[in-house]
Amino acid sequence: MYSLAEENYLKNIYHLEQESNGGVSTNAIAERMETKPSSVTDMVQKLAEKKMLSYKKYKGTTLTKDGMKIATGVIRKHRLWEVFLVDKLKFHWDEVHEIAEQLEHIHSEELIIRLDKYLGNPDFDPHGDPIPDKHGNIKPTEKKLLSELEKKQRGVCVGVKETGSEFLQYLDKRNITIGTKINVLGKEFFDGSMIIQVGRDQFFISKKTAENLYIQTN
Amino acid sequence: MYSLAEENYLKNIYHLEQESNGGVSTNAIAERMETKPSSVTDMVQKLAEKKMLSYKKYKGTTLTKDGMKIATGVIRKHRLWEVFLVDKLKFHWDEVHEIAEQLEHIHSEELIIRLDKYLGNPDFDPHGDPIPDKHGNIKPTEKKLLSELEKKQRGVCVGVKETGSEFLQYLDKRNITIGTKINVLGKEFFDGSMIIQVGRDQFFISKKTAENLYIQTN
DNA sequence: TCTTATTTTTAGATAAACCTAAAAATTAAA
DNA sequence: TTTAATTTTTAGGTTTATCTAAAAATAAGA
Repeated sequence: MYSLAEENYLKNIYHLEQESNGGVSTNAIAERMETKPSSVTDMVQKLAEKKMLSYKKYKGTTLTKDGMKIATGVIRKHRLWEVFLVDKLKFHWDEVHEIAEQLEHIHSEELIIRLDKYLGNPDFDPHGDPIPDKHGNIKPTEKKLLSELEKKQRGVCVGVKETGSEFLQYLDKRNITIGTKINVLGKEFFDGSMIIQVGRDQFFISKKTAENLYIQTN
Repeated sequence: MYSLAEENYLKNIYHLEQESNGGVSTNAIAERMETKPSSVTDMVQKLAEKKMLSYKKYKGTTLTKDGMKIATGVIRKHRLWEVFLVDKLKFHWDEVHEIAEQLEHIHSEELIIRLDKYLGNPDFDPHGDPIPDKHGNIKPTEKKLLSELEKKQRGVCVGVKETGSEFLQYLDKRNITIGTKINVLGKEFFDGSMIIQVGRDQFFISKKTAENLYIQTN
């Protein structure tokens, strides 16, 4: 059984690893977790002894398979609880993070199995982030541009081509901004229009719109 | 905001106070919490400084109003979560205690308001224990122990005193649960054992069992 | 009452997770 | 390539919540 602090380190190192494909630096961890580099060194050395990550002094760290398992387990719990809070308790999707941050550390296999089932085995959380399965597997995604994406692909909005306020206001109305995760649910061959998922909403966008959104898939 | 350890002390001191109407001794707390008396002294002195309880060396402790508020708040959360686990996630009533023991420490006013509403503002948890309202008030119930009933008296099982899963499973085997009607057919003066009727079945129960079942007679 | 037993508290240690300040290693710049 | 800047680690300290062992207070028994 891992402590709250250990679980948080593993979770955050996992996220950093995903973002920066490669080893994670001590300072990066410290900054993300709002703690001091010296504290990070302590914990990282402890987790290395427990074989949760591999670590060479001054060289950064990478999670091991075991560390990955814990990290994705915590993320799975976090995202399932977020679905519960939004779908069942009717929280707004921007109110749930802090509560899920606590709930993700509840220890009980059976609880998560039942919660998952109760929620209808959801694949995404209310922010559109994928929920890892019980083995820690997350559906892999690639790097492309929104208009270039096909049905069932997903990515993060990293910029816009057209910067006119009309277009930006249009995006705002649909809650699309930098960092927004977008899921392509359907794509029309005829005119290139799409049905996309943003958070928990689904709607239609034209080819023109899709051609003006830069998307990063990872 | 109170720490997990502080909340657990307040909760357990509250329960001990209810059971033994009066001040609670250091040893009693230590035994209930499976810790050492010296640890209890430390914590009790700390909580006394925070005005959560009143304490005189060698004289035991009593919760203050503030301490009571925290304690009943934790108990409220514990019992609401138990209702969630049984009613929504279909856990069996003997499996929920440990998980609720963790969930009771999640900090969020709004979460509990919504959870309470979602569950239909229940008054009792799956073991028949009353759920304190948001102000910490508990509806007084006129329940007695089955062992207090005499021959030919009858009533409805409204709760259990002992909540260990062994006891709950024993009750299950005999189809006794919250709401079950029980008829006392006979009572032995010698050892306090009883012959009771449950549905169409009649069987023998020991004094110990009878002392752990709450009955409402009307 | 006086001695013994029990309960409770104090004193001093430990482990986890953090901190500050200083030293060491690495990277960047002149 | 040598110096300067940055990053990372070490050393030593703090807080929370525990513990053991010993001392002090209270309760019980002769």
